[in-house]
Formats: sequence, structure tokens, C-alpha cells
Amino acid sequence: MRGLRNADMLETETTLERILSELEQADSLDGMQSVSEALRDYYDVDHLVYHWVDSRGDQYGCGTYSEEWQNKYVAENYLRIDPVVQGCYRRFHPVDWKRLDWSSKAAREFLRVSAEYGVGNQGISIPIRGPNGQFAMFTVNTSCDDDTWERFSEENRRDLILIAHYFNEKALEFEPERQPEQSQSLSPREVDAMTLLAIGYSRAQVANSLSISEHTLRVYIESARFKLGALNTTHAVARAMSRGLIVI
Amino acid sequence: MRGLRNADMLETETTLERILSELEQADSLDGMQSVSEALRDYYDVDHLVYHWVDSRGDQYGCGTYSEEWQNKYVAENYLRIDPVVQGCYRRFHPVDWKRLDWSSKAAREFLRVSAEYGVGNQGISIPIRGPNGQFAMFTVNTSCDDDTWERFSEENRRDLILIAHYFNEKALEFEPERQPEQSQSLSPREVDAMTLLAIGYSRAQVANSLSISEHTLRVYIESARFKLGALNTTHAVARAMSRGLIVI
DNA sequence: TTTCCACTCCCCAGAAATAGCGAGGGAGTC
DNA sequence: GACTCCCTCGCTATTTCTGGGGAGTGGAAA
Repeated sequence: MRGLRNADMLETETTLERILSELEQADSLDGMQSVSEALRDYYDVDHLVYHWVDSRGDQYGCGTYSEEWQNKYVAENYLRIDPVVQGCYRRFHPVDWKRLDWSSKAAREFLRVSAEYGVGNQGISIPIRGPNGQFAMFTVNTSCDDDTWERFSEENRRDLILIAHYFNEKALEFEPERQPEQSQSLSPREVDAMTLLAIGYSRAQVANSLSISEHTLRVYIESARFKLGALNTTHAVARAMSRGLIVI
Repeated sequence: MRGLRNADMLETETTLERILSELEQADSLDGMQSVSEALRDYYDVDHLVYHWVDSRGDQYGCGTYSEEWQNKYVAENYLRIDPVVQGCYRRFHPVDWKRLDWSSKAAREFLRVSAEYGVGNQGISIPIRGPNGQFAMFTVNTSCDDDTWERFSEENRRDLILIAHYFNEKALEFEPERQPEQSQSLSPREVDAMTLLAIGYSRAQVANSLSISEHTLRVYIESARFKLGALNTTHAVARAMSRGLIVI
């Protein structure tokens, strides 16, 4: 078993590895911020940004975009029309901005304004997803011609994916309130009940599936609800899902 | 701008890079299968598995686990009690099996049986999340002592994350129809309704919170239910959550 | 301009879920 | 042996949800 560093990989630490190590050792958002600046200089691009896209609209992240652009972005609620966000949200692989749909009027207007604020014409964004529906994006962007950009994004694709991953790991580390809550676990029967309810069975159907009376089933649902601190069945199922107690 | 391969990275292709390229060029599940075998041999471990954890319970993936174990796993519905799945589901970073909770009786029994089927005592699993609530896992496992394993997993952590990412990219490429219809997204009001229901509000409370009549609210719930192909409100909320349409 | 979609409101009857009581047996732990 | 937790079953009344109709506005896209 390969217990040691691969023999065919050199021991000399590359600049990138040094920066990545710095990221791994960061202990605050400020640390991430300076790493993002170091990475921007290393890659010699205009901007490099990690940000957490939250449904509630509150942004969290770091990067080299100007304060003005960040404020503008939030104020204008660009999150809703930004084709990059839309594209990242429904894809898994890194998204090249060129391949997105910029045809709508709102998108073109957004592109025009963003350029005014110093956002480059070329960009690649990597979607990142964490537990409980966490969603974040890591973006590199700059101004250059298509060929240069093509080569850049192809050469650095793997590294960028890794960097994106590590940024998110750090962000999750700094925002522990979103981290797994150690909650009371459910009994097997309670898990069964919650699971079947989650896939759309009515109480009668669940009881039938489990070959128990509906009264018994109700006891399970109630005790699960109690353990999960839920107000009703739907709430209990939702909590069980978001805590990973049931998988559907 | 770094348009060419980083100067401090050698041009010589490592074995790992060769295998990764092979993965990138795979054009079917069989291709992924052979890559997983190549990787197992390369790392000299017992098993290397990528699998998609699906709502319906039907597994999709590739790897080196025996047919018998895969069948057993599905037949016994181990998905629901496997602590590795539970652990991956609520974490972002790679999960070392040792750090999971194996205290429950079901978990210990599962561990015992898995060993009978050739699953090693050491393992690391990487959670992978895609669009629409897709969830998959990439696992490396083997039998060895803790120190060796510690070194192995530390040395190869970055590579494994990347490999996991690429496996998932391929899987998504091969199974586009498995992704729940992304066409049917929910309208903002429907999202509001589903979200508030998921956090335990009754219909009356939701209607009040959104400042609309309960009748109107019902229209949203019904249309969300229709779009999600759900049988009732609980089901709709569960589906909306598992597809990442709402976050609680 | 027309066509779609999101958003808002209304009625009614039947089905389903919830709240409040209760009971007993079995397995594992301290 | 006492304790806790899990599994199983029962009753009644009230509240809530669901399914079937219909109708009008406004905005954005084709």
C-alpha cells in the first residue's frame, strides 16, 4: 500500500502547494482573504473569489472583488439574475462563463454593469455543495482573449477544483453553526416511519407497510416528533432529513 | 497570466495523472469500472468504490466490491444503517471510518457482516454532492494498522478528493436522466410556502407569515406538489429538500 | 400582441392528522 | 432488581389538510 508520498511525485514543494498549505492553516476569514489575494497574484488574474450563496441572501466569503461591486451586487439582488449563479446551481463541473446563456436582457445588463466594476470578461466558476443544502461558488476571472483563457482554464482546472474544495472546507470550519448538530437518534421503527412518510405514504399506508396498527404508528411519529423537537409530521420529516437521519 | 502549465510542475506524467486522464476519457460505466480497478492496483488497497446514493435505493456506481456484497447491501437495506453513509451525509470533508460512531448494535452488526464480505477495517469516504440534491460517495478501503492508514490517507487526501470529483462528473455525464427534472423548479412563492412548512408552520401560520389568504397558499402548495410529483404536503417538502430547492 | 406564468382570492365536503387519555411485554443496562 | 427504552395495541374528539370546482390581475417573453 502506498503509505508514503508517491515515488513519482517530487518532494519539492511548488508555489501552489505552499499557498494551499497556507490555506489549510488559515484560522479566520482574514486568512482566507489573504490566501485569495496570494492566489490571484500567483495565477496573475484579475479576480479570485470564494463566496457562500445563501438562500437568505446574506453573503459570506472572501476575494478580490471591490467593495463597491460587492455592495452593488447585494443591493441590486443580482443573485437572482446572475447567469453564473444559475449555471453553477444546476451543474456539477466547473462552469466557463462563455458557455452560459447571456441572451436575456437582464443578463446583458448585469454583464455591462459588472464590467464597469472591474469584472473581467473571462471567468470560470466552480460550484461547491456541502451538507444541509449549503451552496458556494469559487470563481476566477480576468480579461484576456479566448485562446489564452482556454489554455489557462484547461491547465489549471484540477487545481482550481481542489482550491475550491479547500476554501469551502475552511468556510464550513469557521461557520460552525451550520455544522452537523449532534441530535438524538431515532429508533429503527421511527426511522422506518419517517422514511415512508417522506416518500409520500399516508399514515394508513405506512402502518400497512410496516404491518403494524395505525395507532402504533402514531406513537412512533409522535416520539420521533418529540425527539426532533418538531411541531408536526412534516416538520419532523424535514428535520430528520436535514440531520441525515433518513435518506430518501 | 499563467497560460501554460505551471513552470514549477514537471512535464513528466505521473502514473496517477495517466489514470486520471483515462477516467476523463471514459465513455461508459465500464470505463469507470476499469479505472477504479486500475486505481485500486495503483494505491494497492483492497477496495475502491464510487457509488451514487439514490433516493430510490437502487444503487449506481462502480468499484471493486464483490457482487455478493453489493447484493447483500441492497437486499438488507444497509443504506439506512451504514454509519459511513450517515457520516458522509452530514459532512463535507473526507470521512475517516474510524471517526464515525459505530456504537449502535446495528452498526456493529453491519461492520461484522461487511468484514465477512471482504471489506477492510480502514476506510475513507468522500461525500460528493451534485445539482438537484444528488449525493454520491467515493470510498477507499483496505486492511492495515492505524499508522499506515493515517499516513496513506494524509498523503493522498488531495488526490482522492479530485478523483472523487472526476468520478462524479463522469457519472453525471452518463446518467443525465437520473437527475430529477431540473425543468420543474419552484416559483419564489412556492419556495416560501415549502420552506415555512418545512420549519413546522401550519397552513394558517404560513398564510399569515406570507400575508396571503390560506386559499392562495393552498394553490401554491398544490402547484408545488404537482411540480414535484408529490402525493401530499410532507412528500412535497421532502422532495423539495432532497432536490435542494429549499434549505432549512 | 398574444401567450404564458406567477400571484391573488373564493366555496364546500370528505379525508387525514393531531391531542388527550390509556395498557402491557421484552431487551438491554446499571 | 430496578431502570430505561423499544415495540405493540386501544379509544374519542377536534383540528387540519386535501381535492374538486372557478376567476381576475400583472409582468415577461416570443
